[in-house]
Amino acid sequence: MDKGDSKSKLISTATRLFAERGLYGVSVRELAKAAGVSISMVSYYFGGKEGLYSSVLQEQFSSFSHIEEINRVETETLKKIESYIRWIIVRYRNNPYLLRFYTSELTNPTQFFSLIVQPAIGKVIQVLVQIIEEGISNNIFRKDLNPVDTVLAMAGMVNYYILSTLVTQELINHSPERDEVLIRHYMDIFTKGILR
Amino acid sequence: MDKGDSKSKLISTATRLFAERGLYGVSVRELAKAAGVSISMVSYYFGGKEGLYSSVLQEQFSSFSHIEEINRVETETLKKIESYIRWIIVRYRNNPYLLRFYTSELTNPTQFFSLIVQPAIGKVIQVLVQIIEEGISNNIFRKDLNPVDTVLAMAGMVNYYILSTLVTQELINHSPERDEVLIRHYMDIFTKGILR
DNA sequence: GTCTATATTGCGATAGAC
DNA sequence: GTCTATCGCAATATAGAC
Repeated sequence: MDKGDSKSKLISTATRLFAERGLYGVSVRELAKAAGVSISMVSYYFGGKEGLYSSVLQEQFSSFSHIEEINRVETETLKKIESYIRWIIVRYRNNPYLLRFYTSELTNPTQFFSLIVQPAIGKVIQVLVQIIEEGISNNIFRKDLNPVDTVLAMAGMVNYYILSTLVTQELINHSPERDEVLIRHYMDIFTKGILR
Repeated sequence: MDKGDSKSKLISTATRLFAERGLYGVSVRELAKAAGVSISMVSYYFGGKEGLYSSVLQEQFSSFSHIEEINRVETETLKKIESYIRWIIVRYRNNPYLLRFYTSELTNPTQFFSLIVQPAIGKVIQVLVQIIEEGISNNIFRKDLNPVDTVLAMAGMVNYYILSTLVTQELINHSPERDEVLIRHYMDIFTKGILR
């Protein structure tokens, strides 16, 4: 085995296991075994189980800074929103474990919440609020909108779609082929509402 | 201590602790100590830690059947939707632990998911889909709506509002006094969209 | 850098007294 | 119905060989 290979093998294995059963649901023994390395490597590289969890969390939430890229490259307000929705869906497609860390930290925060999770999510919300405010200023959106409520409504729609997967598998096609239809659909509901 | 008192004391203590740290994050020892009863009471009443967790879960999700009451007492489609939104918010206000079990089971299902959680949430979604379909039939809603997507958009808005509490505390007033404003706001966004 | 072996602590469950 | 005491096992962490 190459030098340092144990470290990355531990991170990728830990990502899956922590996502599936949480920080307390996995033992260091099981983790090391699943990664095919010695149990002592966890302390050696990460200082213990919590250090490994912290590294996993850091990696998971590093992708959140992409919201600034979206805000920069798109010029139209509605395009920014569409880009955001697409990004969230693609993000969860590329990383099936992220939502588990996301909800787990929001409802059962660990000691790493305020240092890693809160800033990452906070940044996304802050930029989205800015986008909505810009839309209101430019007379694209209604003047009576509360920007934060509006952002949470939008983020909620798309995050909950993924969250609900387990209970809606029989009702709806959750495959990526339907993603563009879904995005159009959500853009429609969010901008025009459901009334005839 | 009265007869049977240990049982209910264990349930209420376990609800808080399981919500805060999950099934694996709490030991039976700690649980019994926090409840002020003997450790052996857990096996005596619930057959073990998992049995206690199962009882807690059952109690948490029993409230979900209320959706049928809403569907029965309200006659107008839009009133049904407003009632649903109000119910969800009040439900989380009355029970701050529910959302933790909800998201935890949806992202890290335990063995009790399919027996307790899936049927409870599934029922709510099923009734909501029915309500949206009814609105489409009655020409209140647009014909091109996908009912399931629409339900998830609505449920997502309101569930995510609560989920986001920890990261939006500084941005928005999360107190119950604002609930009715929030409900009106969400009804507005959901029915009419955000466009001017 | 990686291993095995082990020290120490805490786990869930239960037997048996009251 | 509730308790204390204890069994057997698994947990994390680390010492020390290579």
